[in-house]
Amino acid sequence: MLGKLRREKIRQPTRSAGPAASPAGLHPMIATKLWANPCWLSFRANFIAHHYNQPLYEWIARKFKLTGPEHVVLYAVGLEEGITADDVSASSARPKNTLSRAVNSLVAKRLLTRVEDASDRRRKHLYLTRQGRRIVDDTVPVLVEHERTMLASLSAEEARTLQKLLTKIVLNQNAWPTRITQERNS
Amino acid sequence: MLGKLRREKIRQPTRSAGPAASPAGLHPMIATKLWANPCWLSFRANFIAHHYNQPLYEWIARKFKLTGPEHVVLYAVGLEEGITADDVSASSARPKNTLSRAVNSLVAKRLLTRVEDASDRRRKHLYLTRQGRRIVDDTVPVLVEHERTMLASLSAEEARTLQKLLTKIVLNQNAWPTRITQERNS
DNA sequence: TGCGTCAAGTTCCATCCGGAACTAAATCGC
DNA sequence: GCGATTTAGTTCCGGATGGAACTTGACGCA
Repeated sequence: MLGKLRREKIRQPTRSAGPAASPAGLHPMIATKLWANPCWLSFRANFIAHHYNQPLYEWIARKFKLTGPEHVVLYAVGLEEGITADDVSASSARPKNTLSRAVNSLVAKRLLTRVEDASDRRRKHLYLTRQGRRIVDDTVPVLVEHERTMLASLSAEEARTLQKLLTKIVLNQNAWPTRITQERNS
Repeated sequence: MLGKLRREKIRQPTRSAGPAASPAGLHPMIATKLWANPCWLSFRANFIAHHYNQPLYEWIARKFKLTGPEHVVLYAVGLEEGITADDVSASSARPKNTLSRAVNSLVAKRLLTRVEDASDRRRKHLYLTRQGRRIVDDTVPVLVEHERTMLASLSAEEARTLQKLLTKIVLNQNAWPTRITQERNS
């Protein structure tokens, strides 16, 4: 207990620019990253994304024996049949070799079929098999429910606002750098 | 070209619940994930987090020879000296063994020092060395600038609103499930 | 005081992951 | 039409990653 008390004492002075009082039960370091952190967006985005992904990927691995990238592909094809691996790559957080592996694995598991494009034989359109569709149908409600839980502290109005603002950010994507070039400046 | 035209034609009908017209140059699959996706939050959070992390981690690996977890630790200690590996773990997206490795590596590189807690000898407080501080000082402005770029499409007012809403979500953390238990229901 | 439980940090190991280089196919330029 | 360039997808490979089990130390309880 002494250790904890001591820690609180150490932490208290560094609080800054925060709310009147930080909520009880909040881990001090989370408070720091929320209110004494020059990168407020990246912390929040990463934190939320991680706490969304983590339980779901664990569950999907346990129940369906699918890896993260496999689920990413399955979900994307579930949203829109006939897309290609490249479409998944452009809209997701994985490099294309990882997705290629995932697609091959899903085809081997008979959850996906691959149809060569007639007019461009490099491209392969992806479609769910019946089993693939079943997994999508089984998982999506859980994903939605999980997301709903994470949004529970927001009103419907607030959620709409949030959605709109995040959309605005995403739509600006082509203004973002894909590579940072910074010569030594110190 | 034929292939692309054909693709557009296929895509068009699935657009739904979206804006009047989806912006030019927007990848169709991103449009789908934005506007025909039951998990609107998780897509946006993951997309933004990824496009924030990806260029920075590549840059940090290239320029400072640090892995992702190493930078996470360094950044956290930069925010608050004297924290422990557990504090980093609780506030970040990495499991504690990964962070343990990162801490050891940073100590070996003389970017961090580790001081055993007097009242609890399991805990080890982390402090930056001069070199560690220098890296933090070199990187933070770049991170901030990168974040600023990604937020460029929002007004100051909108950014404030976004920050407030995301904070509200994060503060609700202890209502989130850490594990999903779902018996087969189909 | 001594035992059972919990917590911080580490180690082990199989696996996954992603950068780089490659192949095959389409497209561009002339 | 024919070589140079770009693009979809794959392969290779080393190294990072994270779950599970372990060690050590603190704490609860009788």
